[in-house]
Amino acid sequence: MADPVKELGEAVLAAAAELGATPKKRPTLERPPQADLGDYSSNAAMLLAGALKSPPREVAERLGEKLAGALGDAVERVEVAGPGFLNLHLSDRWLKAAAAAALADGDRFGRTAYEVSERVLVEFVSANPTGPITVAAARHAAYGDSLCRILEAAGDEVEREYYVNDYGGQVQRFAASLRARALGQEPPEDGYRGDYVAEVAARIDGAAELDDDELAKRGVALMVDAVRATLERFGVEMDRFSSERALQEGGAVDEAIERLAERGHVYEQDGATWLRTTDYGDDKDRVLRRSNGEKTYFAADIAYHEDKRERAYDHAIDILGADHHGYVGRMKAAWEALGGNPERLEYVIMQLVNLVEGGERAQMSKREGQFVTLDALVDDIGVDATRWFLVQRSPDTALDLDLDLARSHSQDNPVYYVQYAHARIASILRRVDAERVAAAVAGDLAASPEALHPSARDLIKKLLELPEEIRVAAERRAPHRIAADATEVAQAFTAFYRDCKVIGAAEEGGDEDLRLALCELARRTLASSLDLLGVSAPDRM
RNA sequence: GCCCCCGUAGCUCAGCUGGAUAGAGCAGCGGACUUCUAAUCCGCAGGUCGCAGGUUCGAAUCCUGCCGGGGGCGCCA
Repeated sequence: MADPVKELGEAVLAAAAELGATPKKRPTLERPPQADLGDYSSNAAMLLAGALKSPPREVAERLGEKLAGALGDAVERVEVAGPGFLNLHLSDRWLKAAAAAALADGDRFGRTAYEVSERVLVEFVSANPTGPITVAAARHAAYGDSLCRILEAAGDEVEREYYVNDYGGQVQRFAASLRARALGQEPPEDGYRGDYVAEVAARIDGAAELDDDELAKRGVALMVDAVRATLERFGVEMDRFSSERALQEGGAVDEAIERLAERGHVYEQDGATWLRTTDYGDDKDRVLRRSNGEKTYFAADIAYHEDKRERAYDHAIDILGADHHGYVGRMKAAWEALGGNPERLEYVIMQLVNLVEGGERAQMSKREGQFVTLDALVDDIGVDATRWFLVQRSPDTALDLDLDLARSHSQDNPVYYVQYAHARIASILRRVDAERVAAAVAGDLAASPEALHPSARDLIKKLLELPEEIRVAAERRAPHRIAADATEVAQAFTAFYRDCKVIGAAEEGGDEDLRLALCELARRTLASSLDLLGVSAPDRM
């Protein structure tokens, strides 16, 4: 896979090695803050200064000479600046060749650039099957699915999983509410009051006569179907729905408790069975089996994670809401108590989503039936805007989703800016024959006589960042970086579009083939980034 | 009281595993439509990076303390 920037970075490392020192950490190779400082800059000399016992600027001078010699005509000149930065001014030829290399990767440019492949399980959403998917869970869906797409792009083998809490108290209350609706009554005080309850009840034949367990199973099955449909409409396809009930009734939970007991982490107190999670850093011990004999949700989740562990993933990532963050300590403790490697179980804690309407926060309660569903939100502003909006911010940041704004100013959403850039490129490319574009893309770009306009140089450099952006987004579990990067790509293309005529480039001394090829590379990059976010890349708007 | 997240432009937020003069979108002001798509572009204005110390060649970024906001601390899930 092409990654010209990475190759350049390796050239810097090689030059450093020639000076007889290896930097303590990998030197940076990044775009300097100002264009006139060069195309790329590296802090390598500053990292080497200590080992070489020379001033950073002096090291930079020597490093620059080595590098210039190694890169030949790829480099125009090398300069030392500031505290010891090495600034590279590259030739047009290098940039054109780099673009050609990226184009040779087809639609896969930027993907699997770093071939460390791991098997990763991502568990997300996992909302209780007692009601529709709400906006809070929608953020999990948008984030989790984008993360999976990005991990896949970075070379990992990913499975998406939804844990269904189809057992226990809230499911019994759900069944009781279904029965009440089936009988034309109001749900019990502690039941579920949303309108959907009556609709679900109406779809279960003889609901009023079924026993509690059967009614719960049927109701949950219908809710899971609804959840699946909502997620699919949202572009999220789970590989597996895991059932808590199956674990409870299949004996897996008892087995897990037994295994913990064998390892000596369990004790009885006050009639309940406890796990000594404090041995693994939790702040208090936790109950596995209540004094009434019922096993806790925690006990079931231990069995579920034991199942995950046996499936031998390199990483199991759980995405939880901030309101569950207190759960992390005990789960990690249980994982370790059963011999799990703590580095393989990873938690992402998503901060909450607040809906704002009429300038006020809308309170959400599934129990009371007061909530905005994901379906309703998608009806309002569409899948693309919804996904973009929910994923464009760091999971660490609480999100205020202003419904009035989302409705009335949906045109201001940056997703349209990025999509528009894609549509605009598609429009340009439509004006010439497909064969012509294909030939331009496959052509020898490095041989193009065109002197690159600064906007074209900037565009190429921005496009070449994609492999690194994907790698970092994957590594830091940060899909929002892809959204930010896509916006920057769209901006870079728009500047190029403004300054460089593509069709009829010859009129201003340009090379139409080269510019068509750059358009295609920009289009692929935008389409790729949008795909990583689950957002469509339209050809027309 | 303890734990987690946040505090950066008027607003919403990037940047946070240390690098050069801290960025984007929106809002505001002033311009550009005989267009390869104006869902766009150009310019202007806008900052004690919550506060105070510390670490070092260098701190928005790392450490400590404090202040403010959100979330959590159950034999609920």
